[in-house]
Amino acid sequence: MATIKDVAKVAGVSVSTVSRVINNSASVVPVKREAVQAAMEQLNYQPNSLARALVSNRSDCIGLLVGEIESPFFGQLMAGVHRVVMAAGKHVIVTAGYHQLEQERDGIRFMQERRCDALVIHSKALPDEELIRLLEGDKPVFLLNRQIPGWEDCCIHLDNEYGAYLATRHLISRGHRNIAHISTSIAIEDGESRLSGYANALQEAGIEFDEQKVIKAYPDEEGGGYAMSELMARNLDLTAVFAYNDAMAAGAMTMLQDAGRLVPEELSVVGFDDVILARILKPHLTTIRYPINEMGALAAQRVLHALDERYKANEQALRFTPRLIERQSVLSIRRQTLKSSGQG
Amino acid sequence: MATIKDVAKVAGVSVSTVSRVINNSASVVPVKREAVQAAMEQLNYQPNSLARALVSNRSDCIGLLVGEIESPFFGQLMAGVHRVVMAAGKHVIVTAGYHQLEQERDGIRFMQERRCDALVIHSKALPDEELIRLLEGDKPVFLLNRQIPGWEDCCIHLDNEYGAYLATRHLISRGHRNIAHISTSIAIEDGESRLSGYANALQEAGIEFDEQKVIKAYPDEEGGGYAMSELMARNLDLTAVFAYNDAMAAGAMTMLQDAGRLVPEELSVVGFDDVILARILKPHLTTIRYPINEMGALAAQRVLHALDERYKANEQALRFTPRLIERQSVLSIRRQTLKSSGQG
DNA sequence: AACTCATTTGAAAACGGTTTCAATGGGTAA
DNA sequence: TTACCCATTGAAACCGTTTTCAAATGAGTT
Repeated sequence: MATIKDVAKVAGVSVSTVSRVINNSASVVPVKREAVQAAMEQLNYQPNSLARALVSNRSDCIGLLVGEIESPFFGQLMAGVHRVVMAAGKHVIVTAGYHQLEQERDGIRFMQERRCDALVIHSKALPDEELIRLLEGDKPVFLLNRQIPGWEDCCIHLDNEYGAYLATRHLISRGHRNIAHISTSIAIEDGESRLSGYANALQEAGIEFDEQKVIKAYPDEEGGGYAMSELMARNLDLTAVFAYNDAMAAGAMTMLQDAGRLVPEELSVVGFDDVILARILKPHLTTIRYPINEMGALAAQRVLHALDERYKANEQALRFTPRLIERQSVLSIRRQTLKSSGQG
Repeated sequence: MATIKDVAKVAGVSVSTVSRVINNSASVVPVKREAVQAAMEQLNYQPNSLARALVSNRSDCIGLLVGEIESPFFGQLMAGVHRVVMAAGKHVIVTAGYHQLEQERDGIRFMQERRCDALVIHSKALPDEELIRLLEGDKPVFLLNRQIPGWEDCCIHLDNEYGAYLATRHLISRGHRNIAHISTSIAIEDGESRLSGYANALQEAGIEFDEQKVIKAYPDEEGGGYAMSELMARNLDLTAVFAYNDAMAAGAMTMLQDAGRLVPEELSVVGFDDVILARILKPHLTTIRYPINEMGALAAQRVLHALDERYKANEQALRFTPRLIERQSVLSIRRQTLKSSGQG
């Protein structure tokens, strides 16, 4: 592979001159500039970015740690970051932590060793202290979906509590009073926030919170199905369910349908996240939109700005507000007739 | 950020010794080894992989070019490659070409500039010659879903024709004789292959190929819906449809259902790819499994082996055979009650 | 002709590692 | 005792760039 020296030799100039042509960093007399360009062309020269980064201390790379590579949710996150970073002429290096402490740590170490100029991190496993150590470092870092006390300026997150409140309030406004919540069994802040939002909405409407109506399961389709069957077995006369996420809602819906129950005629369902699944399910799932794509894009803009003032700052707030997406999985019911007809 | 010199100074040894400890490349007397380790710990030393790669000419990075970051299909591909490469203690650098010539070229250039040790490439836009130039280079390269004459040893692909044949034959074996094919409007090898497979199966069963029953559209849900409505307008007495991919099948199914038609009672549908969508759709979609995850994993194993004989070769064939996944979207019909000799 | 000053250029010093090579010193065999 | 070998070590060269610095050139002024 050709090096800058080869180019210099062929063009009959010094390496300094070649470097100047490459980076357009100082004036070079036209005849030499052209000779250099011709030589680069001829040798199919590609600058070694490692050497360049080594000396200039800039790699033009933004590191991104996600939970998983293959999930639609993180797919959107990656795409959001990617889009912004590419537009700035820089590149993204992605690592995945698979929700494991050790792997998340590994991913971050990898990005640091590669000397990424800045980091965007979605971590649920790493403890606050470790992230703070990162934030205190000399490179820009933004955290997604974490709230670290004292470091709010670097944390981009969604108001989960409000989202759950919205979902539950929507069900209440449609006449439902007997609403279950399928929560996550993973000890994660989101889970608690969404549970609170659910509880708040109930309280606001004067509906008693009933522990029986909250059930935790692993936050995927299977978990949702399991939770739903468990709820059905409890004979609670439910008319609606609010699930921790779309996958659980999907599992719950499938379970209901397989048991011969109609959604939403017999039971209304609301999810959370608004991943592609929600638009495919029959009936289409009413859910809470999680703008993870935009959040990733914002994170990218913020780190780029921190890196170089020339990238315009995005003044958008770091706290995102979720939005209700109404589709087909919620039915309006009249309260009074509920028990008699059950048909809404 | 601490450098190897800082560590050497703190430990009271030379940089060579520190390097030896880091790489375990030569024996170091225990007392010094421990001093070095203590110093690294104390300074929170992280080797600069750029410098290391520069001199050793190995970056421990595998470059991966995909079509899109956020699609489930490529998500699986990335995950397959990622898994294998991580297990080998190396890392993946992902770029996306978004099916655009220029962006694909850019992505490859980026990976070359970063001096990736090897490349795994899924490209549909780059011309053969350009890929051949890559293959001729000194680094291992594997191509996914391309067949370049003379370079079959580096091409991992799926037998699309056989997959389409399987899908069509399945419909025929279930008694269908009036089968449409929704094809892709994008000029892509896959499209032609799948069309041939469809035609072959028909011919084998003595069913006449009818151009009227083939329609092309953009290969997404919307295109599938459009194609289906077009087919319905033609009044062809269809009993089954084989779609280019799951997304088009989904679009077609939705279109049918919205028009009050029952799937599979009135029309059977078969897709292609077996992405997550197929398992979510109601009815669950019968489709052809595209083992892109395994194909990515194989590509990764092959490049790792090419890089270093120590990684065991995966002797799996480079041509993958698709498989029929039976779900709920195909109904068995009795052909003509009179002629029928049984349940095909 | 002598001087200033701006432009263009190349030599050389980084950047942070790995690796080669020669030096050192202790142990062992003769 | 001497010679030899092996393990351990540090100095220095190198990887492919960028960047600093000083030199060379030449035009414009006096």
